[in-house]
Parts: sequence; structure tokens; C-alpha cells
Amino acid sequence: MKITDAELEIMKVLWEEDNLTLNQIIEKLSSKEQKNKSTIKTLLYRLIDKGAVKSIEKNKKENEFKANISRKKYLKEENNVFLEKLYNGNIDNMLLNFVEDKKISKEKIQKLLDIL
Amino acid sequence: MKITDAELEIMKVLWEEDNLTLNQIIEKLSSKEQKNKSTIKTLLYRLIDKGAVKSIEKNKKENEFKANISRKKYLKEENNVFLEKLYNGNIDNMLLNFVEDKKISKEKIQKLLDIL
DNA sequence: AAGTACAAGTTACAACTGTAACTTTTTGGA
DNA sequence: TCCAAAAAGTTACAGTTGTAACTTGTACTT
Repeated sequence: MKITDAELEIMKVLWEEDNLTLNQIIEKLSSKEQKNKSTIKTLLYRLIDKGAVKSIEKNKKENEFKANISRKKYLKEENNVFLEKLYNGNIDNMLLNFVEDKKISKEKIQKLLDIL
Repeated sequence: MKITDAELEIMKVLWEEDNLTLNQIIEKLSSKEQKNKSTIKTLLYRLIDKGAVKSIEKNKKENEFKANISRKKYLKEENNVFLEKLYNGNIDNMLLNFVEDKKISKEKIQKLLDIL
């Protein structure tokens, strides 16, 4: 189940709120992702082909779309792909790298630990 | 500077050890990534076009190749892309997610903190 | 009942990727 | 000196992706 970047933007919308019509989806896409209506349609149909989205007839006039795979499951997979691809699955390395980049401070990690 | 998955495998080899000939690169690629020699050549040329790899004449008979961008810089960028794409730049969220997936244990994080 | 506005659904197309064959150049040995 | 082996460099091609036009169906409005 490979979801492309353009497709992902649509999934994000559907993960936020289910059962949206095409027009509602377009409305919810942030300005950066505004594309031609046809474009969004194509992406939706591709997602349907992949089984990532389901379409339901709403009122004979319009269809509604809903995510057919959970955000959680998707993220889990993507986390794995990322970890394997760049860090050979070694999470320590990844974390150290993030810290080095100053993306995480020690304080932040401590705070995280406290939460857990 | 977009490096594709297939290209990345080559970069990884060159980040391990610089100034390798084509044949040396092929040798170092793990069995999973064994492709036809021509394939590797094409990837190398594409990387050269992108400025990610440099080729140097070694001994009139063979060329040597070396990475022209640092692993660190590349990882930094990719970390960012990943973080933005999936977590909207929110690293706490990302970490929590990793912990939820049981990819990191609290203990591991603590160990990491100790190292720092 | 007919036309038009809009939604559904299909097709198109160029750029990018993964893969590898083809062509040209070089060079070490017979 | 000339040839064959191997390297360099070029071209090809199908599948994927981002983008959007085109065609068909439907259903209000007059």
C-alpha cells in the first residue's frame, strides 16, 4: 500500500474528518495543496483503487469519501520504512541524529519521559 | 537534491568508503541490491548530474567515484522532510508515536539521555 | 420536455524511476 | 600493430506520479 505524496494530502484530510464530499475535501486542503478539481478526483480514484479510501453514495447527487485505512497503521508503516531506509532500523542512531540536529533537546526528551 | 531509493543505496556505499570504482561499488552493494552493472552505471551518472557524486579519473582505465554531499547533511534534510510530511514538524508527536509502536522503550530513551 | 450546470468517471501526458541493452572508447596482450 | 575484453558513456522503455482535460450521466429550472 504505497501512498504517494500528493495522495497523502488527501488522506490527511480524510483522517481529520470522515465522509466528506469532493468539494468538502477541496475546501479543507490547505492553500498550498490547492489543485484543479480534476486532479483531486484522480487522486481520490487512485486511492480507491488501492483500497485506501472508500466512496459512498450520499444523496444520488454527490458521493462521500472516507479513509479506509487508519492513520495509525499508516504512520506505523511509514515510521518503519523511514527507520530502515535511513538508519538501518537502528533507532538509537536516529534519535542521536535528531538530537544532533537540535531538533530535540535533552529537556524535551526528559519531558517526554515524564509523560510516559 | 532529490535522491531516489535506488540511488540512495549507492550513496550509502560511497558514504562508507570514498573513491571506489564501479566494480568496487557493485561488490559492496549487499546482495539485495545487486543489479545489472548497467543499472548501477545509470544510477551513478544520474547522481553525478544531480551533483551528489563526483567521478575522478583514476588510472586512465577506470574511474573512481566519491560522494559529493555529506551523509550528515543528507540525513538532516531527510529527517526534516519526514517530520514535516508525517508529523507536521511536531517532534513530540513523532516520538510519542515511536514509543507507542514500541519501537523505543522508556529505558532506551533514558539510556540516550545518559549518553548526552 | 429540454437544456444547462455540475458531479461522476475516464483518458492523457510529461516528468521521474528502476531497470538494462546498446554503442563507443580505451588498452593490455598476441 | 591490431584485436578483443572491459570500461565509459548513451539510449530505451515500461511503470509510477502529478497534473488536468475530456466525456458521460444526472437532476434542477424553466
